[in-house]
Amino acid sequence: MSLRYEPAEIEQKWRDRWADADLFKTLEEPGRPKFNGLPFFPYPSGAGLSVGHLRNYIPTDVICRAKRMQGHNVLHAMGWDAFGLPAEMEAINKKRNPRGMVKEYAETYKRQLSYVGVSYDWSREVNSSDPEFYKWTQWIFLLLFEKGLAYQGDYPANWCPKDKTVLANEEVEGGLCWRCGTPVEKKMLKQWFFKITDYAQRLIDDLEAVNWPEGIKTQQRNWIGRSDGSEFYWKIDGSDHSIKVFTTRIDTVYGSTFCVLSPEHPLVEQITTADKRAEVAAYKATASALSDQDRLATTREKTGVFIGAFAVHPFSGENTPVYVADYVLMGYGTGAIMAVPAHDTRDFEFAEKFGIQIRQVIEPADGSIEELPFVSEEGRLINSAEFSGLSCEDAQDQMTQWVEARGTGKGKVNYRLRDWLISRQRYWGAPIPIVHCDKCGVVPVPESQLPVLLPDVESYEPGHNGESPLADIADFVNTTCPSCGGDAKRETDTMGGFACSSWYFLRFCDPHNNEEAFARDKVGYWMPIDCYVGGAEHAVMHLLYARFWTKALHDMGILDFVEPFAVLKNQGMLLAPTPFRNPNENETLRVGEAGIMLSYEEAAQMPKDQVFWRWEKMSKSKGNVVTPEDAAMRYGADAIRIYELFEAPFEQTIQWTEERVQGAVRFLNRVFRLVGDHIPNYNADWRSSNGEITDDERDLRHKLHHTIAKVTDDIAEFSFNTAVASLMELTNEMSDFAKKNKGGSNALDEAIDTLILLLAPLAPHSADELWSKLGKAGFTLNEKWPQADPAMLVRNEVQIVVQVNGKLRGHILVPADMEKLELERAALDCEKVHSALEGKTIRKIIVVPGRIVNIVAN
RNA sequence: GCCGAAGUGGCGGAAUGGCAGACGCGGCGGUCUCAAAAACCGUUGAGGGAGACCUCGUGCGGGUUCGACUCCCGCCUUCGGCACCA
Repeated sequence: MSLRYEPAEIEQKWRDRWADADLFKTLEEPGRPKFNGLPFFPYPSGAGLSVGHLRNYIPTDVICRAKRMQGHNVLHAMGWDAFGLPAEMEAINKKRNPRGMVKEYAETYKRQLSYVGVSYDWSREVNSSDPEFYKWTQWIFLLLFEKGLAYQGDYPANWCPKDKTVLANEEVEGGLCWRCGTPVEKKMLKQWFFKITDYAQRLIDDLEAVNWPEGIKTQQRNWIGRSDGSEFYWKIDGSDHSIKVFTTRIDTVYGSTFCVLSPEHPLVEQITTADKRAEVAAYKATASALSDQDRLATTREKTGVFIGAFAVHPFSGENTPVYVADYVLMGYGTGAIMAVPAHDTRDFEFAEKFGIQIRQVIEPADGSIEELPFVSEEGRLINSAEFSGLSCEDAQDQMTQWVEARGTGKGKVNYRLRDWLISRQRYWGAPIPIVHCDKCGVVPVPESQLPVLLPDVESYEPGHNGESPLADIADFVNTTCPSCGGDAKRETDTMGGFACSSWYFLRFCDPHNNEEAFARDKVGYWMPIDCYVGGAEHAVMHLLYARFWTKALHDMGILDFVEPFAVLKNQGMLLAPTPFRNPNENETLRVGEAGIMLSYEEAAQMPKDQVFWRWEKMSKSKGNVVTPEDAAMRYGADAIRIYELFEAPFEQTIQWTEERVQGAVRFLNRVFRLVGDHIPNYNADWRSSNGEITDDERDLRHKLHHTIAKVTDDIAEFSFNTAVASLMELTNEMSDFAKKNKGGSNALDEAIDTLILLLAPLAPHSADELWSKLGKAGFTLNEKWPQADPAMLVRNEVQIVVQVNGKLRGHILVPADMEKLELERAALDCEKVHSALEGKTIRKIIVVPGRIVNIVAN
């Protein structure tokens, strides 16, 4: 029977059968280990999915399918990160209601995902904008509020004037709004925060316990930004005020020749001398007019003003001038620094410009004269009174003790992490469940009144003066105080989208619970997640927030674990060829742009030499998107799966190359042909063989069991490209065997069954089709995963490599258990070894049994 | 500047310190065909040789080792992230 891979005829058929059989329903059978595999839940955008997104969903599906066959209860669920700014902006642009829009987009995503046969248990689908879901987001908010982990405070918040909302620090990239790229302004606003800073140290420490890519861990550590240093006071000469400074380099204190206050520092007003007031006020005005983007530009020349005051050096007693300068930030440390121009680049630049003394107090260990500033901690102190001669490290300890003993300072750990700003002045989010009452103040909405429903409105565009559009809806705003029953007003800010994604993975464990957010035993069973898969762009935001919520819920006794994601994997991107042309003289390019993007149609019509191609991420705006349905139609779902798995290691960026997709089609065709051609000779009862086997059969079995072991390991380690490669090798070897051994063979029967099962997680439609062609009922997903037989892995004859002076000179085929001495003798018998040793004396022979003999001679 | 990842044929990539280039794409030659496509068979790192074979070869320079793509030291390049955080 001649078979071919005919995706159009088999794939939809099998997807229908899987659905009819409810095949992907989550099993919770006792006695089985559990496996919770989850891709980051997506925001369903109107652009739909591209084959690029599948680089996440296909591998997660492969591992979940394999675990299921390996006897696990598998949780593999999907839902929609539907709340948040992206959805709302899209709704505004399209003049649609976000509720209906998001529902429709989610349906599209679901359909697109189904085209590649992904095995989700859709009965667990969740949507974060559904009241059933956000009721519990609000419930968690209230828990955090009760524990003092959610609070309202005045803060110079990051304000995006285009999106008309505040942003969390994590959402500001280089002073620009992460969504629209508008420079962010500082605006004094009353905002809601989560006290993530309470967890800074634990968020660092617990990274040790998770299996995540090292780069992501480092990014989190850097974001939290622990620095160990000292905090101590400098008294203002002739005043009762003192400046508190933080430094990590107290060892350089004798080199401090001035102090700097941030323009926002409250002491500036109080200690500026009368003659300097006008100048300082002018400087402060200029500084506050700068956007963050400008202020943080490292290339900018240092600016600042002497404020007329002097601070007394706590060690030497000298008077040092105090400046105000915008390179010191109010938001970090104490907003004031001791400046050490000799050993800090920024202080050095400032001192050079303002003609301030530069005093070297650290000398490199080897005493060589370095150019200043010398910022390394590898050195010894000089010009530092009794501390001279100490290493930097020792000096840091002793000097900190020195200030501690005098009660003017202490050792101090600072973190760069700030509290997580959660309130948004936008419509499309979970309302913050708080009521403001003139009498009772800030009152939480009682759990019985949850959810605080987001009202359906005609107009939901952002309000004015930094207020949410909800503030205009009287019916929503006016309420009664849950505490005293009097008139009160609802909080009108909503929560940013990251609130939803900080706990949705818990809801998947118990998605339709009407009584509580989740049953403890269900979360206890399924969590933590055994494999969390998504893009590295969430390295900081989502992953940090979700870890924080998990720890907070743990501390409240609601969860039994402190880390939600035991294993994290980042998939590589998929790039598509994208046409550009060079601009004419009267067209300008944005920074970083190499040309003007073209559509494929435009590119086809232009002369070839005017078009150049670059690899770009697939996106609707670039017009280079290949959708899952297009690709599945043209090549087949299994071919797409095999292609994306095989093209490169999972975490690596790949380039969409259609010839190589064709390669995947060819591979599947070879498998179909192999199986089809064998059907007339196939014996399903191959296990009851009589035990007599030929050498060829022994070789085939060896290869087969070796492949079982390899594919099993590779899938577990996300090394899908080598898993596919070894299945290709096996297929090739089986084809050769079939050609040589016409007629039936138990070894080939066994190999055929096993090949199909090993292929099943990777190419499930094809596997089920072939399985049924062999006359078998049911689905491969319900079959047992093949086991490598250790007896089949050992060989009684092995090939040994023979080297002379490390160079390959020959091979010998010997019994696997041959002794070292015999191996040496066998190696020396090789003809090529003879000629290579001509005129040389043997000095040494290295024998690694089972591998190599290396003869050292000269 | 700091942190992270990575540099291997024409291309994507493979290799517990032990035969570099598995597997695939592309190329070349062939079979089939009126022809083409598809499929199949062979071949394909570079240089040399009629040939069996020989020499070189994993970004660069050193080192450790019987043996290095792999480990160590010093550079270079690319990509990703952070960046006036004291």
